Amino acid sequence: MNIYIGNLNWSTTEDDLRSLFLQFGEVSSANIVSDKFTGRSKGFGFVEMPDTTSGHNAINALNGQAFKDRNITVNEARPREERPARSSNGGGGERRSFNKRF
DNA sequence: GTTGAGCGTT
Repeated sequence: MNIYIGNLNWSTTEDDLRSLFLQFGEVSSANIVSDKFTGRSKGFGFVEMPDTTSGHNAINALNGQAFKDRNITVNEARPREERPARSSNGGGGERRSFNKRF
């Protein structure tokens, strides 16, 4: 299941989340979201757990708890499949050429 | 060495 972890400290890493959730069950993968443009971490991440029961258990246990001196928000992550994947429009891209003759 | 509402790419 997908779990959203917000209000994280900027020093928090994916390994920290994985270790934190490993205490409650198996962790398939952990990911920290950061700005692609600015490069600074947004301060929230996602954790994938194969077991939904352990996921809910971890959520109920870690939600609202203090992590790295910061209160974190743990909830089910929203489905990101609704968002269209950014496909490279390169190749055959319609290029609007400005008419040199005005 | 900066900052703080929220839901993410391969």
